[in-house]
Amino acid sequence: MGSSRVTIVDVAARAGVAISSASSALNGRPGVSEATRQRVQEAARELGYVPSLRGRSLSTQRAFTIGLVLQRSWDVLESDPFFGAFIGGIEQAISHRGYALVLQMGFDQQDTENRYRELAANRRVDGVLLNELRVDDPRVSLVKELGLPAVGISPDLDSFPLPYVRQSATVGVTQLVEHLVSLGHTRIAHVAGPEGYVHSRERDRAWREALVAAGLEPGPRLDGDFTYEGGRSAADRIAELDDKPTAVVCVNDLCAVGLIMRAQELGIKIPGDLSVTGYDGIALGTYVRPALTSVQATPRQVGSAAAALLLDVIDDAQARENEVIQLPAAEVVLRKSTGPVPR
Amino acid sequence: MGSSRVTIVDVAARAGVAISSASSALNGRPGVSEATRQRVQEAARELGYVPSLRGRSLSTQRAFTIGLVLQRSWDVLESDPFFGAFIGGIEQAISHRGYALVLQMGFDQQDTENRYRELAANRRVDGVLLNELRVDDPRVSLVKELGLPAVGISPDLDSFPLPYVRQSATVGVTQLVEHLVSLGHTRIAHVAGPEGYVHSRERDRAWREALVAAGLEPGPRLDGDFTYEGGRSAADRIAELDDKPTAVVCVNDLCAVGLIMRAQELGIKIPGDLSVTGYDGIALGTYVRPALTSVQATPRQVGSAAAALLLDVIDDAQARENEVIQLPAAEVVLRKSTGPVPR
DNA sequence: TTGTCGGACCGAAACGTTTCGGTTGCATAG
DNA sequence: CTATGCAACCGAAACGTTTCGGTCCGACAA
Repeated sequence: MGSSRVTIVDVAARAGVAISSASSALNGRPGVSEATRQRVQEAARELGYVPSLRGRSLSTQRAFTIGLVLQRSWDVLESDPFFGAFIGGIEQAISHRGYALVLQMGFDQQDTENRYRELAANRRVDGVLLNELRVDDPRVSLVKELGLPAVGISPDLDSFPLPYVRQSATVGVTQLVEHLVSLGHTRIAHVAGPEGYVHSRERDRAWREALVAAGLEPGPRLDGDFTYEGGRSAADRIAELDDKPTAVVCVNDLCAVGLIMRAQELGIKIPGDLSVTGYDGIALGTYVRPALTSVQATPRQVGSAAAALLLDVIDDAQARENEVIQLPAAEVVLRKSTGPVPR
Repeated sequence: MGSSRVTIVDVAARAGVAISSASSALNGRPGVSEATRQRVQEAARELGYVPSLRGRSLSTQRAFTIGLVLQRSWDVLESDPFFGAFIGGIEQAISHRGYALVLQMGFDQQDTENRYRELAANRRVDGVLLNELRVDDPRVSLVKELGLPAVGISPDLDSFPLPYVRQSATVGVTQLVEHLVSLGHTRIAHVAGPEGYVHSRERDRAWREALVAAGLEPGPRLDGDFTYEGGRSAADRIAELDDKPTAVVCVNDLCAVGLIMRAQELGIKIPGDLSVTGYDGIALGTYVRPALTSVQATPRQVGSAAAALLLDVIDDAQARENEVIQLPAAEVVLRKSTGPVPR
């Protein structure tokens, strides 16, 4: 039946060579004449031979698999569009190299750690991706302790102790602020993300520094999160402010959309009374009215680059020890949720 | 170092028994005295022994892995909340049985088929889940041809030739229609999903039959899809209808939200002029105003049940050949987007 | 002619389990 | 006291690769 029980032994027999020669021939290794190489490959094709991952795995000490543990509750994953594209990018990078993705979900921090431990202990994966990094993320020392190859996704600048891929949010957020400043805004608020996350902090910092650079005082900074509901809540708090901002930079699109919706309910005109920006560039941002001015991140490219780097690290950890990939920064995409300062 | 090079040979040596005895002892098989079992387990614990998945895999002919290929473009996955919870459910069901999930994305139908073939050919997975089933889905005969254990997710009724898990949409959609009828609506439209999908068809059929059962003529049926944009487009088409419906049943929440947004832009009051319902019960439905009346599906439970069934099928394909798991039907959740028929 | 070199090829070990058949030794039945 | 049976235990094969060391043989140099 379609199911292939044919092994390299069969191929070798058919080609009339030793198993070792068949192996060399098929893997393009030297030590076989061109003639026999042809003959072996022919035999393999005729028999429909596909190398057994299990045999290779045991022999080469590789799982041909990389791991990704999502340390988020599944209901957060519901609303965050990052992952689909991110995973698609990973796939694209690894599948043609014979690798596959093992995806796990960590319920909480402890659970997540345990999953990394287990992945390492039974050697199910050859390496892991660390995304959604926290400040001083414990996973970093964990993978070091476990001797598990790993690459980080957009870590805190400079001193990150693992190879990593980075897409700057600073550039985009800075452009956003500059755009608002050029529209005459002087009081520009920020709805920030949860404290512990590296990407919350980067966006917060970029917002603050861009304002300082423009000679403006960083306007009110509101605690928030990455959710729609967080945006709604922020709108309520802004509405109660004495000295209201005329623009608000939200930590992500979902939050911005929530803020817009609630603001409109409160009778605040967007962008007439208040300009709003997001971050991520998710589809939803183009659906709402006014369409959301945002920063277009490219999670697909991030996933692809990170996975490719991880495979390189697995191949030669030493050589890639401090490798860093800087992706083109996410760029601003101007839409309709920002406008001139009201007067 | 944390990295365990310790094998069952070491454990056996330490316990002073043969490898085979150590294996039996650790796996709870008979043939070892209680005393030596203790001794072996003690030794294993002291050495921090973790069985090598690779060795087991080769020996038992199992990968300890199941596969899921998402046959959707990554941008669709962006907006559809089903997957996060679904995958979470799978994880929950398999991780404690020592299994892991291999996730792949199929770019198009052909690509998807190739991925199943490859998964089967190199035996990377022990079985696969078939979700997002199409009418006459080619994957069904494919897995049969490949001899790959598989279970279907909510297939077309009755005659599905593989074990499957099913959560009825019929009950929920019927309740939705009955609810609308009880509010006095007599002209109830449906924005349907893409033709080829089994779940589109089931919802369409349920809507139609519920109306017939209520003695009403099935109102206009509009082609649509599962997207926000599709909902907006449907709103435009409804607005142009001569004989406008007073209620519309959308194929899913995202579509319904799009419809509501666009309808409101057109000056149509929801639910004053038009009642709208969705399907899925995603978080977004509770964010919009009016909050969306919908049907609360439980993708997490679906994933969990399907994965558990697949593991059973892998263990004993014969015994489970025609096994079916019916989950409790998704139930209506009434919110604010439906109201009495306008008069 | 003989010795050396290197390319082509082969056999066997190694990876880490599980499993199967066989051996031991003790208890019990005859 | 011997035969039988059974529990406990062991050795070795098997899973399917890759890799390492070695053999063979022809070509070339001395």
